[in-house]
Amino acid sequence: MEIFMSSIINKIDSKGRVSIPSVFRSVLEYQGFPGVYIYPSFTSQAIDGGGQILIDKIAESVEKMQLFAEETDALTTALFSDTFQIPYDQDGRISLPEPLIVHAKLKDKVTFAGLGQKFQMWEPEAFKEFKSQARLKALENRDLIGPALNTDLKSSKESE
Amino acid sequence: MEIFMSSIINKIDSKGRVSIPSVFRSVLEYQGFPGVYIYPSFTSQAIDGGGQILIDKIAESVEKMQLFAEETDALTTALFSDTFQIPYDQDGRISLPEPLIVHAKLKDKVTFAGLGQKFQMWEPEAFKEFKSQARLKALENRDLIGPALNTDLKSSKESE
DNA sequence: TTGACTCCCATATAATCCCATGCTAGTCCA
DNA sequence: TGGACTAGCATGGGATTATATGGGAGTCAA
Repeated sequence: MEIFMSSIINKIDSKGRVSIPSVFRSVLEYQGFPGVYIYPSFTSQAIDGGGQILIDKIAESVEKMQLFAEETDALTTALFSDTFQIPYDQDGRISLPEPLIVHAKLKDKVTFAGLGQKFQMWEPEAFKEFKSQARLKALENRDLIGPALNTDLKSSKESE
Repeated sequence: MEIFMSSIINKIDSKGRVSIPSVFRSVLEYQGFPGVYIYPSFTSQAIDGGGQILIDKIAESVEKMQLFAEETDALTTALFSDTFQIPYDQDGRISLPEPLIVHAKLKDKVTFAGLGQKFQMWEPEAFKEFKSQARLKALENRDLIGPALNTDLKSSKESE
């Protein structure tokens, strides 16, 4: 598979390990690296994660900004200094870095939520809350989004 | 065939499996992936589904969004976190994820309803109710739909 | 030597494979 | 025209495999 989708709740065991969901692992391996890149979300109490493609895109978008050297350094430092590259073990598990656990207020369970090009890791209750807000926002903006939200008859006149 | 049409009622067996109707499978395979993408409908107590083309369209509409915008996270969460990619087995069956069963209030039967580029899965009684409403709406809006249908909507060869 | 991490193996549960059965619609032939 | 045969499809269920999780043992570095 090529993009991250669906959401799965997994357990953090007594050693601090957590399984990367199988469906996510297949995306990551498709991208070439059997592991994750994770960093604290800028806007939520969650952990952002992705594979090689996400990291490449971030680096690329920094380049496109055509900043002065020291600005680029500052930006990439901000982006990457909190980023961890973590290969998972043969059972598909990683152990989460302490700073990220703190940032996302994780206890003994994690929701892995697919967002397409990346995924997020949430404390499950916090994610439920965030998701219901997200669905409301999506409905308000349904015209911007495309085919997913248009369930009424009008959408059926599309041809192909 | 290229689009999803007609409606079929299939059974959910004791293991939670349900057959994707054969006519739908041929559409899905024509699109390149022998399985379905399904997610809770934003507007109905039903499951929305589609094939590779639908998900490509959604992914494409999202690709241009900004990488680090808060709104982007909300929208992609709404679109992807509840979406499941499920290949069907060699008998053409899938097992439905629990959250979707709950959302659509499914018991032991499902109505598959073709909507052109996508399809929906309904609890059969709820679908009958919905369809009679939809038919009324369609008659009111017949001018929007195009000259092809302006003879008589009822002439479409639906069965039940 | 201690603690953090990884490797390796065990297990329960869930998902999938594989084969058998029965229904339905269509076809062929007398 | 009607009856038997056939092919495709949905369904049932036992067998097998995959996945998440728990825990012991080994490895490495401070």
